[in-house]
Amino acid sequence: MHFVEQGRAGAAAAGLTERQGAVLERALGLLVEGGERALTTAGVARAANCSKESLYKWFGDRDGLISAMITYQAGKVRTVEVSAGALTAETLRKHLFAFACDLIDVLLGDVSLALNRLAIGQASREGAGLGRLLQERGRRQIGKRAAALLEAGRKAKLLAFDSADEAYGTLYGLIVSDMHLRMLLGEDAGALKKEFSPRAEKAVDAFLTLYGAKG
Amino acid sequence: MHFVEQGRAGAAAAGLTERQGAVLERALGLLVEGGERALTTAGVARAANCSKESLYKWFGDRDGLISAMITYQAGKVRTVEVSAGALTAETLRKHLFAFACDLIDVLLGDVSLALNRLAIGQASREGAGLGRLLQERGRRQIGKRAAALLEAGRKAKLLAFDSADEAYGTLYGLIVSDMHLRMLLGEDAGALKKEFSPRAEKAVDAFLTLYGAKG
DNA sequence: TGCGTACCGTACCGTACGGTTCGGCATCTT
DNA sequence: AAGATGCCGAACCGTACGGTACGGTACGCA
Repeated sequence: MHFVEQGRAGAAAAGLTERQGAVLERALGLLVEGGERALTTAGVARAANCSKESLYKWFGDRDGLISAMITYQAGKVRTVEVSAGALTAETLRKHLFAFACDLIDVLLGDVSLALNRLAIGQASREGAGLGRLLQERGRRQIGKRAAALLEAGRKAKLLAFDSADEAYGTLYGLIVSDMHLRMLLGEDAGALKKEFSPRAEKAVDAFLTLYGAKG
Repeated sequence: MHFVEQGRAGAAAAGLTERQGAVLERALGLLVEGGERALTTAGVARAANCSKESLYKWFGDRDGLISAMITYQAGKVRTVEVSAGALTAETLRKHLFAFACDLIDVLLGDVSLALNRLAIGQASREGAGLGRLLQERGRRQIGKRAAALLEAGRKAKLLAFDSADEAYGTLYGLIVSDMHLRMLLGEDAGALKKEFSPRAEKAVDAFLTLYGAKG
């Protein structure tokens, strides 16, 4: 597993009290459990044993609370550096496979799905504020890892591509296809996650067929 | 253009009055313009010059109205049969490219995005009812066209694959990547749609590299 | 002419939510 | 001891929404 949950580290990183982190944790739980409708200020206050007054003092308003939730959650996902050592065709394939599995784990996680649903629902009425925040915070980390991996592959003459972004887009599409959207629409996660391993292998194979350096 | 808008045909198909179709049209307009928040019963009634009483008589309740909107909108998208004539490598590529463009046109259309946002927002709190409906109605049509195209390609010995579903999943991922999600999150559609043509060509190239019959 | 039907516009009701205010309690500071 | 601070719990306010009820109107039909 290459993504590490760091407990309350997200709180400290964002300049939040331990208590505030705990409140955000409960709020995320509420959101996961009951969707946006369950994320009421009164509900969060009750679930976290704090007062609405404190919520408004700490986070400003409901949108501030949501933004804090996104930032807090994003702070919990960290990637480990890809070992910059010698990269063989075999280790590259392994790294790509691990990346695929971790990507799916993150995208299809309860909290990620709930936050994406929330941001998408908000996207229509109020600019792309939350959407951009989610995209930035969430994708930056994982995209950086992918970019590093691809770049390492190119340096080792195992991959050939002009644009790393384009290659990453292709890799992403091969791995995810429409799974993310289907999950967002409410499809049962269990079924798809179980049978994903072979799918991930096929995606990696396809990616290597497309971008593997001709030997 | 292979997807045809059929005006009010969707209404008749679903057993709806002309008037009811017009109401759904206004409701869709409201949804596109202002998101879920704008889709209030009073708002729809005002915009469509009808009474709330009629809305409830026709559609039961708000969810019924939304379901009717989805069904109505899905009824407007029709695919044309792929000409079953002789399929050459060149025409296959052309058909795939046209499919890619049409797929993007549909997925990134105003109404489609708005309905997907609505269904995703609803997905958390209330089963997957709307999500499944949207998936069934919207995807069935376009998936059927893709399946027919792929099958024709295999019959002409231009494509080689074991599972048509899997091949379609790959094609979908190559074409769409994460564009759909980014749009749902509120990214500006104009920019991505403009520069899509070369992307679509690359996706088709990649697909043919993966699934083109050897030789 | 009278009656039924379908519809509109508006008013209404209950509820729920975001946000504010206030009294009270515990802890800390001086 | 006395004030200040931070917080909780609850009450409160304005608003907005889903859903219902009612009066009024146009039209078809006997």
